[in-house]
Amino acid sequence: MAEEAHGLGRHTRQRQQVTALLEETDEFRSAQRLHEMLRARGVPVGLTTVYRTLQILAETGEVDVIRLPSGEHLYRRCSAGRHHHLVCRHCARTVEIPGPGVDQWAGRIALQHGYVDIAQTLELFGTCADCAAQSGT
Amino acid sequence: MAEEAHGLGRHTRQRQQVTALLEETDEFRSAQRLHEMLRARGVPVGLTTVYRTLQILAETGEVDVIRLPSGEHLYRRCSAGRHHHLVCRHCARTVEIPGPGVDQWAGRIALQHGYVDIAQTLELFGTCADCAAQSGT
DNA sequence: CAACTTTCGGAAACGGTTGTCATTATAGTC
DNA sequence: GACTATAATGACAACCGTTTCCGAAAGTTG
Ligand SMILES: [Zn+2]
Ligand SMILES: [Zn+2]
Ligand SMILES: [Zn+2]
Ligand SMILES: [Zn+2]
Repeated sequence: MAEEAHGLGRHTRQRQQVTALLEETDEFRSAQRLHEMLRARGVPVGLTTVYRTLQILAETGEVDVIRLPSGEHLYRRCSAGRHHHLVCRHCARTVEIPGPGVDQWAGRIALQHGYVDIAQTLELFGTCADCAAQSGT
Repeated sequence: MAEEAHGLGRHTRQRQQVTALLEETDEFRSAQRLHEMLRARGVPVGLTTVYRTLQILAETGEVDVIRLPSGEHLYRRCSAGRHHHLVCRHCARTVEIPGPGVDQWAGRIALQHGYVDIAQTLELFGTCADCAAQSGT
């Protein structure tokens, strides 16, 4: 008996630490940064393990992933519903944007052109009020 | 006198060949594939040059770029207006989707949350009718 | 505790892209 | 048609986030 109900297999110290860290803030963060943060607080965890854990969490839908223009992946523990992200390109502060309408729009467009099995990627990048104020003066 | 009015600087054989190849079809293609195609038809051009040329064309807006989930970039000569892309994930066949409404929607959302200087990425990936028929039987 | 299985993690591999820099081509000017 | 300043080329190496390898370590079961 015991465990499961969280997508991950065995209940290891490392995975606990990664998921715990993800719960702490609502910024999108990279695997490498999460790794650094864990090491900085004395948690001995390998980078490979962080990558693997995030991969599993992403597959099971427990975290959301976005890709920066540079190609690196950022991870975040989000709320349950379908949504898009409005992300500050400087500090990664994120606002969830409920966007069911976009899904419907995409499905309709795809059907019109005979495409099936549609997946859409919609992310909004901008500069948040704080970051804009900083660079402003 | 002469040249210019096409974003590129000097008028070299290689750049002519790359732009000419881009005019030929309306699929999105990777830098490496474009390079292979040029070599295959006997045009001696280096991969680095293809990358650089595409970079310039992308910056000046003469070609559109999308990024596959794998991270590789695909390039295409598109029509002028603002649009999104409906791309077949198997054969890269592409339909342009005029979508001014999405811009406005994004701008409105961003403003609501105090974000400025917004950039949005919206692409639709699906399976086109032909590819669906093939895999279907 | 012993036996078995999963996970860990350092190091090496990967893959698309970008940087380096000596060589070559281009486009104005004589 | 030279001549020359300068931009472009391209083989090769470096980059960088990510993935794969595989022996060691830790979790789980009975
Ligand atoms: Zn989210
Ligand atoms: Zn910010
Ligand atoms: Zn386009
Ligand atoms: Zn197709």
